[in-house]
Amino acid sequence: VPAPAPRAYHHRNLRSALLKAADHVIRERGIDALTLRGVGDHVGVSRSALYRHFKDKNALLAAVATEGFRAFRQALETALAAAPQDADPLPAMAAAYVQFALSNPSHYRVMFGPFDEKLASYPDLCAEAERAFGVLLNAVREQQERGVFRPGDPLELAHVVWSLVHGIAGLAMNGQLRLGPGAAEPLTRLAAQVLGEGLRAR
Amino acid sequence: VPAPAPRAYHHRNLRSALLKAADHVIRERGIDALTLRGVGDHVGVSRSALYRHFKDKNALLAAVATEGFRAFRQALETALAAAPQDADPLPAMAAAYVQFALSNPSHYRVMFGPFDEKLASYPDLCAEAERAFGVLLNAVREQQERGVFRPGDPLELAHVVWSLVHGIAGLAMNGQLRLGPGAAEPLTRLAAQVLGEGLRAR
DNA sequence: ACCTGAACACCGTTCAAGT
DNA sequence: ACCTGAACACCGTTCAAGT
Repeated sequence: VPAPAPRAYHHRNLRSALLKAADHVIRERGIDALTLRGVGDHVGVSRSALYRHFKDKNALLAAVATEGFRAFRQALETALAAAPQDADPLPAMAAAYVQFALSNPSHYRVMFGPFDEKLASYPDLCAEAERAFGVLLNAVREQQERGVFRPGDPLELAHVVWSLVHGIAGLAMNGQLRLGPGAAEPLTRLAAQVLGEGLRAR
Repeated sequence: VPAPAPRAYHHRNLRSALLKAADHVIRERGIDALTLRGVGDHVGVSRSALYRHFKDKNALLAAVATEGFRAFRQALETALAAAPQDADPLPAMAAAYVQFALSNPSHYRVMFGPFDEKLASYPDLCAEAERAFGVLLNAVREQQERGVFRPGDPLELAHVVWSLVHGIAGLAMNGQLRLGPGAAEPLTRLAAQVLGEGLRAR
């Protein structure tokens, strides 16, 4: 709760200022500390001003999650681009995936949190999540076309890959791995190696 | 919120009555609907009576999670026992794992929710979670001793297995798989098959 | 059109007081 | 020892009122 701010310097883009403030609070103090009052204070605006720009708190969270998926996709694309052209890019993407989750745990929770069926009511969020998953899906498809991965529905295989890294991220984030805090990286490496073997065409 | 109940029929075991009520509310109405007032009403007791038996709401949730891990372990043990002696038990255990999560989504969320480091402050919860994971760990170890799975640290391999099923459960629970609601079972089967290939000794 | 301020209906938690 | 009831400090959300 910082000082009240000069009041009324926000004219055109309160929405993006609120979104940015919410993003900051979530990153800095966690999802439980995200309060509409706090976000308002942070921008220097009343707590109910937010309702002019978002339907409710859930809509604000959905917007945060949408931005999260955008950054997430970029991280995956960067890892994919950095991998050698003729190598299996999955280990690098898996590492980037888990690293994103561990670097942005609160965002990751909002992105994959209990949005349940509500996800369908936020088309932007839905589309951005789909794009992020598409990076993984395309990588799997390409490895299939090269004859490296086994044939079969690429969507299903990509779901398997996704589940594995999502699971590692979840367990590591909650400290549920009975290993030191630095255990996620070698585990991710092993997991990618095991999965690569399992997916290999034979 | 049922009728106020006859009041004061609870003498010896208010703690277990509260726990049972919390379990019921979570299962029936979800984790967000779990309210200390609601639990108290359900048992016919004041909302602050709970503090005689639990330190706070988190302690109540920890107790629910502990019971959840007990049932979870039993489900895994049952699947293991039902599998043919000479076959890889992992597909059956994976199916049981995901099925438990999908049948008890709110419990699963409490069990693997954002307990973070707080998990360490609930030794019973910690121990029960360890026992559940132990079932998986033992199965992996046994497959290694039979020469079916590759050699290496069984703990690490078990973590890979756990991550995969945990990830499937998480994505399926949140409806994040772009497939119909019945997609979890075939996906789990495929995942177990792929993982079995990857873990096979060669 | 956009924001404020008070109000409402909820929370978890505490604590003096009862039995 | 165990529970109650009122109180406290928080929430998200609504809405008449201001500009």
